[in-house]
Formats: sequence, C-alpha cells, structure tokens
Amino acid sequence: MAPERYKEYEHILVAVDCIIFGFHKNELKLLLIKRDFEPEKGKWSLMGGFLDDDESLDEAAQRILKTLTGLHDIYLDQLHSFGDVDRDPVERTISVAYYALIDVETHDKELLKQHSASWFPIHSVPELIFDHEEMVLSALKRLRRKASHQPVGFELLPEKFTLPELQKLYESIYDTNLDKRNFRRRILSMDVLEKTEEKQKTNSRKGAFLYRFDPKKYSRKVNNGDSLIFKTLKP
Amino acid sequence: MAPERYKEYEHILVAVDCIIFGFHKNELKLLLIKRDFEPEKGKWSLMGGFLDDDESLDEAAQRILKTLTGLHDIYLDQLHSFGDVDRDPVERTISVAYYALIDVETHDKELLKQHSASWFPIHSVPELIFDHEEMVLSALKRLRRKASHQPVGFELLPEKFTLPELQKLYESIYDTNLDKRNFRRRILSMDVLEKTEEKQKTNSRKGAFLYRFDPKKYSRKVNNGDSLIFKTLKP
DNA sequence: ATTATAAGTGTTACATTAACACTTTTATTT
DNA sequence: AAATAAAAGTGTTAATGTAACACTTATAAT
Repeated sequence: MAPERYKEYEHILVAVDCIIFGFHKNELKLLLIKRDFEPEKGKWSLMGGFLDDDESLDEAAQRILKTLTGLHDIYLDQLHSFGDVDRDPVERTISVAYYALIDVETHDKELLKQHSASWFPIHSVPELIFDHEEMVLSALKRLRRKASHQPVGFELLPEKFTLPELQKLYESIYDTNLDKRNFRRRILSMDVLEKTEEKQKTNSRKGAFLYRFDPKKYSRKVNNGDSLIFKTLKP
Repeated sequence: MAPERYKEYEHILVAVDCIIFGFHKNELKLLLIKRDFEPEKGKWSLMGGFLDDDESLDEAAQRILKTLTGLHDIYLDQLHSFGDVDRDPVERTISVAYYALIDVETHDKELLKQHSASWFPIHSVPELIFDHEEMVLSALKRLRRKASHQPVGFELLPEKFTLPELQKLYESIYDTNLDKRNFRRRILSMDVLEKTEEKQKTNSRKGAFLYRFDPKKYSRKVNNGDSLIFKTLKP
C-alpha cells in the first residue's frame, strides 16, 4: 500500500534565488534588491523567496522575480542548488538558484516602478548576504560557458543593436579585448543576424549599422543540431 | 530583530537522487536499485533518499549512495534539481540529482555485498519510477558535455587500461564510431597518459599496451589553465 | 576645409581536424 | 610448420579554422 506521506522525514524550507544579468552603457550589470525584512534588512541581496507547496521550482522563480522587480516572462535557467547547513543563519534552508539575461532598456520601465531594485556593474557589486556572492560567481562562470556555445548576446541587447555594441558585450562577459575584424567575421559567419538599413549614431559620427537577430535562422540551425559554437574568444 | 524561524513558509521534503555511470565490457552502464518500499516497491529506481536537517546536499548524496550501494568517497557532481509539483505521487517533494562516474571493476566487491543494486547497459535501462528517466537523460547529456572538455575516461576505467578500451568508452558515451588513428593522436597529444610495458591480451592475440593516467601531469595542466579540450569527437 | 573619431574592411601564416589503408603481432587452425 | 584470422598499431595529406595584423571610410564638429 502506498503511504500518504513520508512522515518520518524532515521537511525543509526551500528558497529560490534569482541572478539577473543585464547590459547597459557597455557594461555587464547585475540586478540586486535592498532587503526589506530581517535578517540582514537593508543589505543588498539577490531576488529571493520561498517555494510554495503548489508551484514548481521554475514557477517559483518566475513568481519571486515578478513580485520583487516587476519582471515577468523572463527565461530563467536553473543554475545550481546551494545546500550548506549554515547558509542561512535563521533556519536551515536550501536554495535553488536561477539566472537570466535580460535587456536593460526593454525592461527598464517595469523596474522603475520598483524602488528597491538596482543595477550594479559586475565589477562593483556590493557586499551580499548569505552565500549570494558564491551564487553570482557561479552564475558568471555559467554565463561565460554559455556564451562560448551560443550567441547569448541577443538576450542581453535590445531588438536592434550594432556590431560594436555586441562586441562590447562579449568583451565585458569575458573581461577581455577582442579583435574587431575577427569578431565580426565570426559573428556574421554564424548567419543568424539580419542587417537593417538604419544607422545608429549615438557612439560615432559615422554611425554603425543596426542588426537584428533572426530567430528563424537561429532556431533552424539549433534544430539541425548545428552547434553555433562560438569558440573561446581571444583578443 | 532577526526572527528565529521563517514560520509562515511551507517546509518541503527534499530528496537527493544519485545517477551512477560505469563502464564494463565495452559498454556504458547505469547503476539502479530495486526499490524496497512503497510506493512503486519492486520497481527499478535511482539511488535516492531524503535530506536530513544536519547535512548539506553534498553530504546527503554521499550518505545515500553509501547506504544503498556500499559505495563511498565517490566524487559526485550536482546535476540539477527537479521540482515539478507532482513528480512524487505520495507527497510534494523536490529532488536534487547528483551524478558520478565510477570504475565498475574497482568498486565491484562493495557492490556485491548489496543485492538490490545492478548495472544496466545504458541502452537497456528498464522503466524507472517518477521522473528518474528524465534525470538519467539529463545526466547523460551532461556527461557528454563533460567528456568533450575533460578526459573523463579515467574516472570510468581501472587504473590501467588500453587505448582501444578508452576509445570504446568514448564511443559508447557519444554513441558513435571514432577513427582509431585520430583518436590515439588526440589522446596522446594531451600528454596525460603514461605507457606501461605490460600488454593486455584479453581482447586480441597481439595484445594491447596498458596505459596509466598520470594525475600529476593532468593536474599541472588543469592548474595552468590549459584546457584539455577534447573537441567534439567525430567518426 | 580640416580634423577627430569610431566603423568598416582582407590577407596571410599557422594550427587543427578529418579522411584515409596498410603493416604488425600472435594465438589458433590446418 | 604453414596458413589464417583478428585486433593493435602506425603517417600523410588536404581542407578547414583561427589568430595576427593596418589601412580606408563616413561624418559631425571645428
């Protein structure tokens, strides 16, 4: 006979934390909120909350992110679960971390509604509570790995973007400098970009052509199993 | 004031499941146990158990694996957490999955003590309980990715092994055939193997030289940041 | 008209990868 | 003793991919 419950075992608090990366003003940024409850009230923290009984982990991540920042329908990838006994000083809690890449421009308005969330340049992240710094480092590692296999840039940039912007993005992800000619050749040879006739003149007198990511071409490639491998980029 | 407990939130049962890969008789194998409790008693399952209050996730994985199979001090990597609301029909449970690669020969004796655990060829895995099949597929994917960056073979083979054995291992991981000459050149050029004078004659009249993995050379390389990238192997 | 600034463009040497077939060794068979 | 069968072992070449490198173009501002 099936039991109704695994009675004898410990039930534990399960948290979900969200690591959100953005890209703005040629810098990779991390979204943080000022914690408004104890413990560590007033300190900077990832967006976190507890898993409810009636939602999956993925759903919890969506809900928590939305509640704290207004961001909704963001594609969140699960990163890792953190389970050290003492990671939360209040009570034994495990945390399942998720991460996402978003375009700061497109989502800015939603965020403005909120006062407690702000973007920090990835190199000037303040002290974080609990093991959140470890989570961020782990997410950054994952982002780098992901970026070397897939054209992640497109998730972090607005619909239309220039190649110099895309290059700056990769440079900030890898914290390095890349050769313009090699970078362009590689990106364009992936054949997932569509050039528009518009020029963006924010950064130069000459202006740079705007490109758009072509999701059809992209998904056709991915479905064909063509790995869009974007090998380790070197200066 | 810091609270003593996050009282208002749901406490949930946290399981840990272990996916163990082995390699024997030129085949990639998966370790499973026959479940001896309800629900699904008598069905095949991954090695699983519940997280205790006083142990980390990593520790729980070690303990659970040891309890059910006798295997101890195995390097377990965290895979993913599975959190669908209905994944366990008895009670809402999330499961953190871990995976490991072990050498069947070396650990065989410990396993023999146990009657409920057996190895299954990866292509003839029986029906599994809950979402365990999804876990296995996900682990296999991860193993393939790992194998293309690091010489995983060494974790799955006995101390001394022949190059044809190592090739068979990679072939079974990728489920493909590889060119002998290219394979050998690549493996040997990584310079982490040591050739012994012994020949193994189990598989041929001529006999194949036994090699040994040189952990010093390997860790020196890894520490130098030399990625032992073993690019996608093609036939 | 000049200047300053970022965008844009090609070529070459070098390294890596894929494709490919024959020889060697030795236990077994005749 | 010779023939055979079966897996181990070995190199070369063409094609592809990668890294290094410097000048021209377009345009707003002066």
